[in-house]
Amino acid sequence: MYIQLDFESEIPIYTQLKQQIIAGIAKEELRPNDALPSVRSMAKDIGINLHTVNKAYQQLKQEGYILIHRQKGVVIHPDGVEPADDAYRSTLKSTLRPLIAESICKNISKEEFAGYVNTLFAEFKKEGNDK
Amino acid sequence: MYIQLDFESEIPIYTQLKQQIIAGIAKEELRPNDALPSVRSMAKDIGINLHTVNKAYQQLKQEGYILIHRQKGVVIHPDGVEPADDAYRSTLKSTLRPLIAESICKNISKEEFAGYVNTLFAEFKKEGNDK
Amino acid sequence: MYIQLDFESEIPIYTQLKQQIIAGIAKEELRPNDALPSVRSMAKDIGINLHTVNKAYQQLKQEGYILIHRQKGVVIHPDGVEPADDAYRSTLKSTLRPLIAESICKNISKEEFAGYVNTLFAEFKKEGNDK
Amino acid sequence: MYIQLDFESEIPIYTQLKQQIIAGIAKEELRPNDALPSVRSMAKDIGINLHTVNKAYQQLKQEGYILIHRQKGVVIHPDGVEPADDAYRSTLKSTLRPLIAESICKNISKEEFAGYVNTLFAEFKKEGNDK
DNA sequence: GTGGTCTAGACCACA
DNA sequence: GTGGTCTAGACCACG
Repeated sequence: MYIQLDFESEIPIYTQLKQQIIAGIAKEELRPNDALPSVRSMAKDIGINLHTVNKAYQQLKQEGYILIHRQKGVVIHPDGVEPADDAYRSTLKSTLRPLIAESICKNISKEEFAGYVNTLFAEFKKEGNDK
Repeated sequence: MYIQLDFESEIPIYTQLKQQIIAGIAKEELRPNDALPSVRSMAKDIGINLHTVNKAYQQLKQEGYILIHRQKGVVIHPDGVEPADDAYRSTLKSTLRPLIAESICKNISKEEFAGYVNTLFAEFKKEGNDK
Repeated sequence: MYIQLDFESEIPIYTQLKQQIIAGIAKEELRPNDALPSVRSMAKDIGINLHTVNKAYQQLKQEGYILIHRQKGVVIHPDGVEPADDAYRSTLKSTLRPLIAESICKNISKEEFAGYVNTLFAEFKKEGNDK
Repeated sequence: MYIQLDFESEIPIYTQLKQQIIAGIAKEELRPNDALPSVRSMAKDIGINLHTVNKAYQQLKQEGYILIHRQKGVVIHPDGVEPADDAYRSTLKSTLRPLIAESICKNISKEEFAGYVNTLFAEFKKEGNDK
């Protein structure tokens, strides 16, 4: 699992880390019960503070992506992630709305936008059939 | 133009204000050359700090949504918004990517996701039935 | 609102702080929309680090006790706390179980135990009718 | 005596083990002079570290639940457990207090809470119908 | 070795 | 002024 961080980005590092791990799960590069590096080694690997890694891990745990196991350390949640509920769907739409408003203003058609969605879904799914 | 702010949201108020104005433009409730309230009156209307409105306006100006005239006040950009360039398309995809990764993990299908995109595009288009 | 911490206790400081605030809400000393001190001033008041206060506040926010408002600062959740769901009831029973097992071993009768529950409920309710 | 551990719990394993043994005593599944597996075999049986079992046993001994003989091995205390003293009653109330505060906030009535206490007492008593 | 807690000091974004 | 982020170093509980 390679982690790519952009330290110049306005997106907090711990959020970037979270997103990369979630992306890894979506791509099935990370599967249920797979181990994740300890906070210390992950922090050392990517050259950030251990508290920053810990914050990412805590949020992932809280959102049901990972489990912090007393013996096995940190692992991808064995039961998979909870399917989306209505609350999530509603926040998803709220997040999407301003993106779409902006796109409309900038003359991006519904078809073009849908194309990107397609491409991105494919990006996650294509790698998920081996390893 | 009604502005709806959520002061408990984690999204900064100036960003919410920006998004609402952009949404207004997308819906064509706000059309080229339409006047926007002055920084001062907008701040007073919605009960927020002057600086907050100013920050939103400055960014909208910078992104080509509005013009700020010393005399005529603030108006929606008469020439419309610049169409998206490659840089914008690329940041759009970068924004969409983690959203889609999360959705995949939470068992939201491409079709469901595309459905939301459709609905949201329709939401903006239905009220602006001509031009 | 007086905060009493025991720095010798094995219970983490941020947990003690959380419990005291929850107790304040239970006693209705703290009511919906009441303001809580900022992390900095609370930290200074009780002589602990601001990050420790922050951790308590974050958890209280996450559990729906408080709201972190962009303008008003930190306030008790205006809608009150979410009523218990099944998950909470089940963890409550799991917490109670070992307490009761221990009590049985130590010859504390059901009646005595129930007496303490009664006393404690009264302790919270008695102060809640004025102020 | 079956031991059920949750390695994903935030409750330390040695504490869980202690609680299960205490629960066994409360249910009278474990009676005075009953033998407990040695540290070594208990550790092997439930697949945990030797030190963890040892820590649980030491605390149980210290609290008067068991005796550890060099030769006879580990047995449930022949004289039964010391009845609660004032110190214990006071810590019991301190433990109960935040639980009750939380319950009040979450709209759990005194009656409902007392119901759980009743149920749990019954849970322990029903299986130990004599002595 | 692990994660959890606490402290401390710094910078930044927000209002 | 506020809270949010990040870093750093320390100690402890756990297994």
